[in-house]
Amino acid sequence: MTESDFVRVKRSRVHEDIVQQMTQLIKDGKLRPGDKLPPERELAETLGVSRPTLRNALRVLEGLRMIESRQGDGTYVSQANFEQLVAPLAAVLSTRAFLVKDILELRQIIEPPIAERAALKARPEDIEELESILAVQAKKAGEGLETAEEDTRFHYAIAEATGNQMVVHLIDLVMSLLGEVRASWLQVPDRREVSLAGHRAILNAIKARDQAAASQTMKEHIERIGQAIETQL
Amino acid sequence: MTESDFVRVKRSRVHEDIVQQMTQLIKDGKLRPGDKLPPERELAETLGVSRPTLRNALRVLEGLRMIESRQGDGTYVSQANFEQLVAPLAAVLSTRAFLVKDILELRQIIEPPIAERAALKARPEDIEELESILAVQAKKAGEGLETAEEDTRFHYAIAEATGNQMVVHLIDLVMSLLGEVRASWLQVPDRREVSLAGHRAILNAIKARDQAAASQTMKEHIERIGQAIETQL
DNA sequence: AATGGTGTAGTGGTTAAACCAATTGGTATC
DNA sequence: GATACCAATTGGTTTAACCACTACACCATT
Repeated sequence: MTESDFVRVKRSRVHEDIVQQMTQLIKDGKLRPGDKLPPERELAETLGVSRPTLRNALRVLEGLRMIESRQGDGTYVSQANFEQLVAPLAAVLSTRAFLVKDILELRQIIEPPIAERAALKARPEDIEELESILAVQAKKAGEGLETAEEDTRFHYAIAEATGNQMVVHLIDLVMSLLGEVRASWLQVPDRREVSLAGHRAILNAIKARDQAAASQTMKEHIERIGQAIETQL
Repeated sequence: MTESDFVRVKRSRVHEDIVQQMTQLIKDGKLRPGDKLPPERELAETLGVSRPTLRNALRVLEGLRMIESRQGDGTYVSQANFEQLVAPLAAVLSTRAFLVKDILELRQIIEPPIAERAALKARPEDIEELESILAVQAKKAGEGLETAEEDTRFHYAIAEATGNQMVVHLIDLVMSLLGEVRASWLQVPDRREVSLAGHRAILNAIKARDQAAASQTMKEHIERIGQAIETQL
């Protein structure tokens, strides 16, 4: 027997045990989104712990959007959608400085095939949505207004055009990671025309159902923007 | 003035305000990973709130892995890595049933270009790592053992070969979303040979620095597995 | 010098009790 | 039926006390 046969003993905390228990109940389907939990006083008694200890556990679960407490009403298993579930992580990640270079490269890797899939799968209403966003973007750029919102919406709409919700959530997460870097880049007026031109080319390829062109135009667009952002840093 | 000019008033809770404040301090760099926070009793006094209320806020932050409390020592700003930051989300998502179809499609979209990038960027040690994993996988498959771990490591190692940390984290997240579905698929013995053969073809393409072949072999591999998993559901 | 034992101070973890704030449901009134 | 009021219930916060653990300092033994 060697020293490495011994493992550090992990102390459990009461409120963490409660979190575990609740998570498992939800995972097992015994508690479902929308279900109301017993009142805190009752649940604390059932669990054999003090109410503040239970509340510590509930705060953890609430921070993770797994439950929702309403004063005067009760505590419910959350019906949060994916976006709401991801929001805490996005907030946490925004406190960290990640390599912008890596994020930009990730975009270069994933957005061309996403555009390609959009060219394959877009429905007429998806195309209309893209055209509508582009029109607003053009109008605002023409008036010297800020277009970061349209830029985001355009990429988001391409993801939507794939008809795949996970792709949409992924783009959402990537965009939030880049956060303010893109926004500040778009503040410079002549760059808005670059963004607009890139978007136009992408949209034309998608409209034409030309998968290779969609991939290529998106690739060029992301590279152009990526280079400019890196120069700016 | 119309009714729509009025906006619902959002009540703030004290402990949520504290979470906001702490998050902002971390985001602004005024609190850095590894920094020690003042003792709870002192901090509660400074903030002008009760200690249980502060503790509620700290539980939220701890649940999000932003801080770490050590009994008898103190509370620190967390030095958690990306994987640890993502873990709570992965746990939450595991309580939800997401469309396996969408996740598999997402893999079909992103893993071929990732393999392509790996063929471009892999260093000798990356190739060695892939070969090593494949050898272990082959050995275990040959002995009728379970190979889910090697399967995961192989895809992870391809992401590593891109040299892009965000790509690695993304693959990590996607794999955890698929969780047990892949594992159960690999339990069936003859499927291990399919997985092994697919991995071999991908590795050969990467070794040959053949980007197109890497993309193509990965595409076929993911499609083959995806179809089988969907059939199983 | 290295190891083991003890004590103290400080810090987080839990409990108990009280009070405050918000929501919901029931009842009375018009 | 619509509105107002009230009581009960529920979550939110505060105060106080005690428990459990850690870090550190000091001393004794080998």
